[in-house]
Amino acid sequence: MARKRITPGKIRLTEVAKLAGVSPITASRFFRNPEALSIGKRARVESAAKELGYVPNLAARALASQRTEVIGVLIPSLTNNVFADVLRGIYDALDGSRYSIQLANTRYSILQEERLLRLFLAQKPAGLIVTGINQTADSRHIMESVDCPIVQIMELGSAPVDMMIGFSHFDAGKAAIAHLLDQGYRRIGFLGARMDPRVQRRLDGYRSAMTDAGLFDERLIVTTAVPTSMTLGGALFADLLAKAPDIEAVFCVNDDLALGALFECKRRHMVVPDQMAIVGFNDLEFMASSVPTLTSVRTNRYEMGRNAAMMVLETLAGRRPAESVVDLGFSVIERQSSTRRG
Amino acid sequence: MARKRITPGKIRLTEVAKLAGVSPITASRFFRNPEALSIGKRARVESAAKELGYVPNLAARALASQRTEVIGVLIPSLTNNVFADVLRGIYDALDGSRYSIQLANTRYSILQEERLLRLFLAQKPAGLIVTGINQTADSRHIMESVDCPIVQIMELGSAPVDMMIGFSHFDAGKAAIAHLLDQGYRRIGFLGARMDPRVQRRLDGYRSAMTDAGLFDERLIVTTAVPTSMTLGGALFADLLAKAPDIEAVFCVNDDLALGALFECKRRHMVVPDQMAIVGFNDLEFMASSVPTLTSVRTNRYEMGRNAAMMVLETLAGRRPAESVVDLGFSVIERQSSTRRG
DNA sequence: ACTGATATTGACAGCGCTACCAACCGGTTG
DNA sequence: CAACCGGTTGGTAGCGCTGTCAATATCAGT
Repeated sequence: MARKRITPGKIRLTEVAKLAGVSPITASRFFRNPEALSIGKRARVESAAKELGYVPNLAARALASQRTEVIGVLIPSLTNNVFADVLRGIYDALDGSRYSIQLANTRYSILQEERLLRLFLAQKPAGLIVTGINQTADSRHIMESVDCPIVQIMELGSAPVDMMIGFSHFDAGKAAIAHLLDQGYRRIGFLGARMDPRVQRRLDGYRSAMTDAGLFDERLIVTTAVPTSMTLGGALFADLLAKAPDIEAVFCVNDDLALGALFECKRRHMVVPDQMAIVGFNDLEFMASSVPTLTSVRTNRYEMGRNAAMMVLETLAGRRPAESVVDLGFSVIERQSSTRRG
Repeated sequence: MARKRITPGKIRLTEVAKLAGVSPITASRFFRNPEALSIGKRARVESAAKELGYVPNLAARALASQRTEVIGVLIPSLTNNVFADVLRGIYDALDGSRYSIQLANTRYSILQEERLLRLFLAQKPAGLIVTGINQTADSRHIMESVDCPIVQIMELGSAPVDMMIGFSHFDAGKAAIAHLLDQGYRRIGFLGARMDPRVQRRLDGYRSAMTDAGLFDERLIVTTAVPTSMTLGGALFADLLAKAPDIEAVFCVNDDLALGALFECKRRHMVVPDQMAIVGFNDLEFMASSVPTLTSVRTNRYEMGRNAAMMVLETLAGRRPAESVVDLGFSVIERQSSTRRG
């Protein structure tokens, strides 16, 4: 006959209950909902747990209760500073709560995203935070069928799976160009790398603003699927100058490209902003301390992560946020690199 | 009497086994060690699982087997590019394996680290990757008593808890100074931020090299506990100039500080390297594309993460790595910002 | 044919916790 | 005095899987 897999020294809930002189179920309740116990038992269980150094077994809890305290987070990149900030917000919001994070990297692939989504389901997550609004049809079905709060972050769209927090990349791109137009620049180039859906929408914003101003010219646009970097910013800027030597300004879809372009200007002894205006995107910390300082579109990445996590938390606590779609906006931070022409 | 918590439509291992015409335990084995089954049963279970869309319940598996397939990772910062690279290496190494990552942020606090370590234990992780060698005594006890592979990353020390991969920050700091001395610089300043144990050891390296050369001067050192940033680099550099106006070169403990110092030089119309040499640390991508390009100490962060994860994986597979302490080294990448004086 | 060794399969119980329901308690209420 | 109430506590079974061991099948060697 089968053996007893007895583990002699181990402290389980039963041991705590025994020491406290209550039933296991009462001890269990202490850890999940202390208010349900009378003051006396509460104290007894508490001290018993402390004395024994009890650590709850999460697997047993998950199995018995059919749910976990894990919030799945799907982001496209670990390298990108933008997501580092978002993540920091998420981690900060969850700090001290009983929820923990399961992070997965989609590498900008929606197929990979779908695969990871399925993987997450095996764990019955308490909540889900996913990046963007461009999921595969299957991913959408999966998310719609899962019974847990889901927040889509980074951008906005008309059909949230559940909740959503972000800003309009189209409007942000448009606003960057509006600023340059406002400063008197006319021949405004566009530099884009990686070209994920959000960058694409910034390009749409650029296109719209330039077309409205009657200034659109296909030759002003240089993009690549290659991941972004400062070095790439310099290279793309060089390409742009070759295609359109008469450009007066350049809008870069992120700050790395912008700083790369700035250095490329230096290399060519072009003075910024006199001979070339530069606008970046995200407003990373270094934009304020370069020489000259660089104009950028500030996005609220930390807040986005933080709020997304809080929305999940609130929903789990039964207090569903009033607004299921939150627009965090953006702002064009005007600096030396794009001051008025002439 | 108590109810049956029957879940009608759900597919469990039992359902798969039934459809495949085998016992549940055989089906179970298929998912853990397919080679143990005969070819015929293997195919039958496989198709049955696919047909039913079976997804294993990880909580049940963890409870029954008393272990999980989670590797805990403790890092001090989510913002720091250095750890983003390390993480990418870890995630890449684990990609495709059955292990997943549980990430936690110690925020450079060893007390927080200890707390998180205890938290991890509740999950019975399959492995652990922790940053650095400065843990609390309790943390060390905990790690020593846990029965799973542990890798300490980022630096080297004489008493690994289990395995270790990193490089000598002392030697790296010393090498950076040796390079500057070699180029003819004598009054070499030191800029440090955050001052975590690894940065401290780079400072020790600096101190040692300068003392050996008979050039040590306390006034050449400027440090702060504030987290690093480019803006801070400029500020610290300004402080250093105020304390020691005659400095010829500056060693920055990371690249952000170095770039900030470079911009501060620009602001003051000091020519780099003619009037001021700059050396950074980590060799982030942008160091090669700034103007002038910046000398830095290259560290193999991605490889560190990747190898650390692989060491855990190998140990779990029963193939313990021959070397339990791996020195990944570093190299001084000489660029324009520190070319020969005069 | 028999032995021993190896490969393959199955029975059973139990991992540690919680859902569900029942029971109990002192105090009201009709 | 029975019925009722909200607050608190406990009994029982079961969440879905795997460790352990036993049983059976297969095969080579003698």
